Order: sequence, then C-alpha cells, then structure tokens
Amino acid sequence: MTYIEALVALADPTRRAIFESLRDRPRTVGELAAGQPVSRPAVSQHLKVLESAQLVRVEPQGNRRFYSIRREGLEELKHYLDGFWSDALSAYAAEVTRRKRQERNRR
Amino acid sequence: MTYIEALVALADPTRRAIFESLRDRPRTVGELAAGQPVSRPAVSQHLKVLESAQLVRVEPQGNRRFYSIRREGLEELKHYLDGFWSDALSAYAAEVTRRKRQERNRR
DNA sequence: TGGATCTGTAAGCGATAGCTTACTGTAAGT
DNA sequence: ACTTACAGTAAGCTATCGCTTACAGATCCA
Repeated sequence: MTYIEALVALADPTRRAIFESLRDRPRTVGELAAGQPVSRPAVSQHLKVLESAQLVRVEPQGNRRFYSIRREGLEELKHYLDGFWSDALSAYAAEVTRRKRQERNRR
Repeated sequence: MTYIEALVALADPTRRAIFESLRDRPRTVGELAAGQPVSRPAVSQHLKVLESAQLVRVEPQGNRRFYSIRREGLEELKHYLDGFWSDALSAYAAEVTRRKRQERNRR
C-alpha cells in the first residue's frame, strides 16, 4: 500500500519540487534547500516523507547525506493506475455511450 | 498541468474511495454517498474536485446525475510518472552505484 | 399544481499539514 | 581539543482541507 504514501507525498508542491530536482542527479539536503523557498528543516521533513514512500533513498557520505530518486514507490503507483484500464472499466464506458444514445433518441 | 490536480484529488482517502467505487459502473451521488461514511454534500464536493481533475465525468439523467470514471486525468498522471524513467535517471543510478563502490574500497 | 426526491452551494467549525525557530548530534578541519 | 559545517528532531503557529448543517434549485410523480 505504498502507492498511497506516494500519492500523498507527490501531492504537495514543495515535495514534488524537491523530488523533481533529484531527476538529474543526487543532491545533499543543503543543496535541495537552496533550490527551494523554504527552510532547510522543512526540506528535511519532506525528505522523510519521500523516503517513507520509497520515492527516494539516502546515501550518507561523511558529513553530508546524498538523496536520490528511487523507482519503487513510482512503480507501485503506476501499477495502481494501470488497474483502472481493466475490462470492467471498458464495459462501463460502453454503457455511458449507450445511455447517451438512448437519451438522444428520446428527444 | 492536470496531473497535479489528479495527484491532489487521489491523495485524499475518501475521494479515492469514491473514485474506486466507480470502477465497475457509473453511479449517482446518492449511491456514492451511501457507500461512504460521510454526508452526501461532502461527496458532492469531492466529485467536484475529481471532475476538475478530469478523473470523472457527469451524465445528468432527469433528476439524478450519473458519475463515471474518465481516463484523461489518469493518463496525464501516468505520463508524468513515465517521465522519471529517462536516461538521465539511469545515469544517476549508475553514479550511486559508483559512489557506493568507492566508499567500500576506501575502508 | 403541490409535495417529494435528488443534488449543488454557502457558511462555519475542527483537525491537520506544512512552515518556522530553536536545539541536538555528528563529522570535518585547523 | 575546539570550532565550523551539515543535517535531523522538537515545539509551536497558521492556513487550509474535509466535514457538517442549512439552504436553494431543478425534476419527477400523484
């Protein structure tokens, strides 16, 4: 059920910005905070949420901590979304079309 | 930029429950409210958000309004997520591995 | 036509999410 | 050893989100 955490995590604009700024390469907390209009502790808190959602990993390197994107959380979320492309869903779509046609013919 | 609205919309548990209960077939507001532990106006408000995110459509039928799932919002979100499977991201992954190896050899 | 049914909107309230400042801990540099 | 740099945690504040009740509009049915 990590896809729920991923949804919640990415729903916040600041958290999404932090996540996206990790696209090209890993970054330290300080680096990430410098790129955002919020304080460094705020970034730390966001990273905690992202990590719990399996969206980022940490790599401590001496004094600093490098954060980087992790695919696991994204994949779970993608699979959840894929679940809405089922046959049942197609069946309903047909029903909607049918209803519309019916409605049109009635006038 | 509808994928942002989709993220926010699906991040709420009640809204997600409503959305998921539309998987098999279209339903009226009353039906949806009956399946949820919140009031009917609350469901109406959630549906408004879902509709704005292109996740559902409405089909008024006389007195009632049938809501059903719409794929557009989901697709935008999926494409957004797909963007994180780029080459740049693979490059970073390599860098992480390289860093780890370096770290190991140093001890 | 008049009451009943279905649904959206308005206003207001409480919980919580995100932010800040202050503090603590740990590693690096001199 | 002492100081500086980096980052996580604690506590507290505020804005916002989701909920409720009350109300309004539209359609159905007798």
